[in-house]
Amino acid sequence: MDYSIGQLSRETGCKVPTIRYYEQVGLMPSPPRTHGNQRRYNEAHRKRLAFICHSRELGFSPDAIRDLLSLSDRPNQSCNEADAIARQQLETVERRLAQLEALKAELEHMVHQCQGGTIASCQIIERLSDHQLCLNPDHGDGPHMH
Amino acid sequence: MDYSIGQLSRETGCKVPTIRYYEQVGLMPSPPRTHGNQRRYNEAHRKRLAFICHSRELGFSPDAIRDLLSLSDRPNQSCNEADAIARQQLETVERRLAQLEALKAELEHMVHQCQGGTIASCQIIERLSDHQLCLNPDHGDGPHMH
DNA sequence: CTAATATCTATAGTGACTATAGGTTCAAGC
DNA sequence: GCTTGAACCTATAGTCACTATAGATATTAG
Repeated sequence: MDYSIGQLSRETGCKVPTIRYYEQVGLMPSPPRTHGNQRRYNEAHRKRLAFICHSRELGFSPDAIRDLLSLSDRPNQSCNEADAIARQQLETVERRLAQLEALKAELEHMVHQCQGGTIASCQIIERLSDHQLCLNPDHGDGPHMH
Repeated sequence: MDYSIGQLSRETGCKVPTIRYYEQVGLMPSPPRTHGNQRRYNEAHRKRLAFICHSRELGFSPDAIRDLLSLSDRPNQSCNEADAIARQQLETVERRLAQLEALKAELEHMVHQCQGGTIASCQIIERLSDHQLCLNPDHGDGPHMH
């Protein structure tokens, strides 16, 4: 029913000191303790931590993750703010998806070519360096800059 | 034709000290200098830097980026190694895509729900915390663990 | 030629972990 | 109930990838 910090670490793949760090910076709540002062976690903690770890691996900053978590921390409430957060994060996610799709296509192309034994010409940088797919919205003049 | 480091920074959105840092750690080559010792970059530099910045924003580590860059640094060569790198990176990219798609679906669901004025119940963590979509391949027992 | 702006190197600081040291608690086996 | 080794605790220091600052030099618009 309950997890020690080490069990939680094994469940999530998140290292023990990192779990304590997330508690320190407020991404994870302070869990209850045994009378000997050791942390005890439950299923909700496990899911929250897994979500944090996955989001970090996807490149979201702790602040962005805080925003995403705040969406689930406020059920049954008025949600103008939540809507704004969701929309903004959705835009970010969509830009990342576009970039990753392009990268995937290029890698597939290379794997395909490599079956012949040599790389005729690798266009990976050329195809992925343009601002059309830039993640930074301040920076995109749309598809036809330069 | 040529860019100063500041112009390159404006073109790519990458900060000036970061460009120098990438040179220091070997992600960017040492460019030619003016007789007054200032760096001058060209189009190839610009594209390479844009690629690095985009990849970083997508959450790739500098080492993974080094691998990706090495694919384009060795045209017309035998490519067993390049193929292995491309395949491995392709797997990573595909896992990230799956996670991002799930996150996108959840955010869209929330934006949709929010039009009604309240969040009935946010399932964002529940839906994105399972290991089915875990980025770490060492950690996935497939769809039915726990 | 001058003055404002940009660049140079070197160094220090920040954010997000990650590792270490020295001590305490837990739990399995006797 | 007692022992004992693994796991846990806090505090602190170190690493990685930037990011900012200081003081000196270079470039360039006027």
